Amino acid sequence: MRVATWNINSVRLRLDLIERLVHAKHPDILCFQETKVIDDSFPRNAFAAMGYPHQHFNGMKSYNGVAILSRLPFKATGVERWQGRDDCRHVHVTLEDNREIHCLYVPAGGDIPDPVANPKFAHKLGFLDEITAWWRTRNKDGAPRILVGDMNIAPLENDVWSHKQLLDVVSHTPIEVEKITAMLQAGNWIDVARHFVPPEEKLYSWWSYRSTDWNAANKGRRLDHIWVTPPLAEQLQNFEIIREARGWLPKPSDHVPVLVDLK
DNA sequence: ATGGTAGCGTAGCTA
Repeated sequence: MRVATWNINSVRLRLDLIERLVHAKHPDILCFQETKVIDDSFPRNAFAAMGYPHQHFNGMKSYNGVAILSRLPFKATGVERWQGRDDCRHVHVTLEDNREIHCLYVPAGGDIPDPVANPKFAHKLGFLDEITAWWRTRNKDGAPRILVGDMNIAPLENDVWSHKQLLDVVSHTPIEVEKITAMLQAGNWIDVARHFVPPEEKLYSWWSYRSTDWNAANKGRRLDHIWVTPPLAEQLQNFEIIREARGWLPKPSDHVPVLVDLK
């Protein structure tokens, strides 16, 4: 079973790039963040035509939005809300074999890494605290669970192009690293990327639009993650970051697809 | 220290 996650930055604008991913990699399950579309306007027919008839999404106008599109049927679906908001940042499904798939979009947190001066950063930290407590309880059940999405945090030194230069940059500050590490540990999660790739090796899944030559500069960050619970460890077969998708024309997302293969 | 680009929706917010 191949699961792909991609911050698509408008699902309607990039249906052609999604089709390109589907033809190249044939994922069984597609998880998207920043779909930027209300549910009534979600391109459900386009995904059915691509071979994904089983769909679960939660979106709003202009911002956020998450979706799971699947070749495999669901026996249950859910939507979670955090920090008392209807922000459309978390949907999940249960497959018939009981594996659960969660698609998550953590708040970006704005530009200033100070929760007092910047309410968006405070929201990000509160969001992480709340969902960490939830996983601490929920993952005690020993269920086979997959969590994918844009966590908007690059935790390790080699998850960014320059650890020193990004210490004060939202996405790599010590407080964010501390909180995403707490979330990982509270749920007893396995970081699939680092299960396959040693921490000494640079890994990125996002390159800013605000750069003249993303490929040459290569100032990336690993913001997009795939985590699994211990029962799925023995099923892990392959992990891949589709770096070349950052150059897919005419309009690439600033994030690239990340995928995992499970037995 | 600054400003650089993109999407939505048609101004300004969010990333």
